[in-house]
Amino acid sequence: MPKKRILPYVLLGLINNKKKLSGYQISQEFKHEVGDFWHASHSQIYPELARMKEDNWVKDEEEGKATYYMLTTTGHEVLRNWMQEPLDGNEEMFSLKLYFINDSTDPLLKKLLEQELKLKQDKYEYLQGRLSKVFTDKEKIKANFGHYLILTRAIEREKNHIEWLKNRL
Amino acid sequence: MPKKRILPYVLLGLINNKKKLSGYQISQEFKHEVGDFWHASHSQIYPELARMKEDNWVKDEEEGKATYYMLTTTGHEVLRNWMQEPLDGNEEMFSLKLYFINDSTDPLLKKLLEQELKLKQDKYEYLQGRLSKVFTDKEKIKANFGHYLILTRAIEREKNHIEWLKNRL
DNA sequence: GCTGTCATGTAAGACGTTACATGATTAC
DNA sequence: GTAATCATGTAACGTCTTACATGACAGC
Repeated sequence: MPKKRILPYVLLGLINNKKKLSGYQISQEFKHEVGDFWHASHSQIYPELARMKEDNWVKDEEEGKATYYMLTTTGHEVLRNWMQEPLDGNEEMFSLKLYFINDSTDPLLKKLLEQELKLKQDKYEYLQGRLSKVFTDKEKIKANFGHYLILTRAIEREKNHIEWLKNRL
Repeated sequence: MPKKRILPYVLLGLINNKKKLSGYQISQEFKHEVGDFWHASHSQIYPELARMKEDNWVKDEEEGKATYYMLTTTGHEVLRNWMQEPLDGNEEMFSLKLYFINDSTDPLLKKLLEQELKLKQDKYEYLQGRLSKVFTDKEKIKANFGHYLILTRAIEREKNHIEWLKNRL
């Protein structure tokens, strides 16, 4: 099976946030707003929008030289379904989906935070396990100092993230 | 110009750490040790090793059914040069390079930490700028709550990372 | 006139994943 | 004997980046 695509969902989410966007505006969004969490180049965006139009996820509207895209009813459904799919291991998925939640009372928000918390707690456990398994004595630390550093760093990062999540639940 | 490849350098680093590795062993490394910071499948590894042998970065040695690879003098030079190249924006580059530093007295260690600190401080500034630029009042926060959350989360993450880096310098 | 931005699109190539394929050895 | 692991390799396919390409319009 082919790897799961996310670009179309990202486009849906972006268009949905602004109600109406052109391909060019989307590529600008990636240079600013969303840019810190996801990226796509215009040569991906245009063909993708065309495909999405063919699949009836979006409808378009020409205004001067620009073509604006809006979600269809199907598009809204597809987006909502994707938003509700459980988070996988992909690190940026959490940020990305969060970006598409505008309303602080949206029940999806809590669900997302809980899912991420679970994922991160598991990862924390796993990393702790790795640490005590790989670095059993000071000799091992000395002989693989860089590895020791990133592993402990990764653990602290997860801890910090878990704390943050807990504070917003 | 083509996008900068890192796989060959990762392979150099891994082989260098263990002095001698087969393609299979490398693919196992990705499932365990390095796996948290980088990944490659065996179908990338084998052809890459062949290319590296052609370029004289590694030499091989057959033992039974397995082919073991070791760095050549050129390979050591290439690896060292790559390790000394300044860190770019790529997030995992820091972890990866750190993984290849075994000795805590290696001067590269301090250099790496300093480079990463600089990068993260810049990013911190940038994100703070974004925050005060995008979320000027409570209305904006309310209307884009998810975006607000990840932005503040990203800022806290950088802060935490910066602290960690400072504590090791 | 030239530069920059708006706006869209295609083509070539690199990169990475999954699946296909094979054969030897080890463990139950 | 059959399943798992060791060990290597190729093929097909999809994705993403870079580069190529075009045209309009705004500002200096």
